[in-house]
Amino acid sequence: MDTKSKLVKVAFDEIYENGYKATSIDKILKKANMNKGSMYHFFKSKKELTLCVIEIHINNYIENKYASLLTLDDNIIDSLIKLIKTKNQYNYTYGCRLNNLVQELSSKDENFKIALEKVYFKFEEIIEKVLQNALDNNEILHPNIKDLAIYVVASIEGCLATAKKSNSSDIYISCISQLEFYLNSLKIKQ
Amino acid sequence: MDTKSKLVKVAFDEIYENGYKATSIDKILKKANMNKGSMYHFFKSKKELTLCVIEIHINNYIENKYASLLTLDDNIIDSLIKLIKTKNQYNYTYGCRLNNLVQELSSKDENFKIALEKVYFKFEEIIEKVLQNALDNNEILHPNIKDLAIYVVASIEGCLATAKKSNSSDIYISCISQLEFYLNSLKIKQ
DNA sequence: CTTTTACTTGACTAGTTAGTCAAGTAAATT
DNA sequence: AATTTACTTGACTAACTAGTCAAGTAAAAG
Repeated sequence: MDTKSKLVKVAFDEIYENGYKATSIDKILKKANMNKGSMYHFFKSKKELTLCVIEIHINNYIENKYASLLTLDDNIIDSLIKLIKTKNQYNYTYGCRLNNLVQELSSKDENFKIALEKVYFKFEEIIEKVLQNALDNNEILHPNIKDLAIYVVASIEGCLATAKKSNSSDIYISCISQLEFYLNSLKIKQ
Repeated sequence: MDTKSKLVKVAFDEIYENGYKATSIDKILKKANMNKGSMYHFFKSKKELTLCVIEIHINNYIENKYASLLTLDDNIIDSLIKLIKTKNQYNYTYGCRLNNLVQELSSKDENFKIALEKVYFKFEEIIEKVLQNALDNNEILHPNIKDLAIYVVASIEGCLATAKKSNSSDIYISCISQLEFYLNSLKIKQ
């Protein structure tokens, strides 16, 4: 991995674990075995570095994780459930990489807000398309797929937050199972 | 209000708005019109002050807000929905006072984790009792009231997070309306 | 071979941070 | 009246913070 990518990766790791404010540039540089000047050659500030972290390690992560659902043409709801119910796919100690930063930064800085909202919207958009495909495939019935998608994403975030408060994958699974129960109740009986 | 209570209130306001790490004692003291020594007379550290903030302005807040639902003996689900759907009851810029601190501190400090988990459990416990009352009153049908309660709380947290990312009360309302739609679907048709 | 470009080195600055401490005040207790 | 207790004052420290900068290196371009 080239120097810049390594810096961004280490920055992501530290920010994901500790939050933006609690992560110092000195700590990142020590862990990345790098000097101040190198970092300030690539990025003009901690904020610019973090915006790059959001683009590469949050935006791309969400896309890679959920976009696979868009290619399905059958058993779409079951596949969605299976994906979000997979145990140990997330770090239940550190929580959701997207929501962590939203909670810390959205209300404090407009550039962060815009960048994070973009990722969130992409997440919701993917889930909306998936649910629309499921509706078109006569798997489920629901009057407002867009709002349902927003709610599904909110539920996933809520389940992750609930798991993080207790540092427990079991709590995540039992909480997300209730979302599963709800989605199953939307299924058209055949 | 006495000096100590004022200090704790100002500390809550600042921490709720900015987070724990980003809130400096100097700022709190300036806003509270108080000196360092006074604060360190009442609290031995920033952490102890914050634990007191959690007890008084988060734990008591949740109790005061939701415990009223425990006295109802009819239309329980509708009352719950009405309570969580009330617009402008929350600050949608700053989000949930409980979840903000959970996300920032639970994984970083055991004492914070225990204190915040306690509040979360109380919240879930109240909602569980409310849902159990609704079940006993033949309002709804559900196989696992405890897990449903955990999920309802997670959904509320998720809806607040979703609203915070866009700083929008409208998004909160449309997101929480989906939880309403779900709870209504659990109702027994009469 | 020379120059330019891309990147690295690490000492430095100015500001902020939580926490300490010794001296003070003022009210309650003896 | 004397003493104790509860609280206040604010200067001080040591560690840490993001960011600057001038001097260096090394590879590519001319």
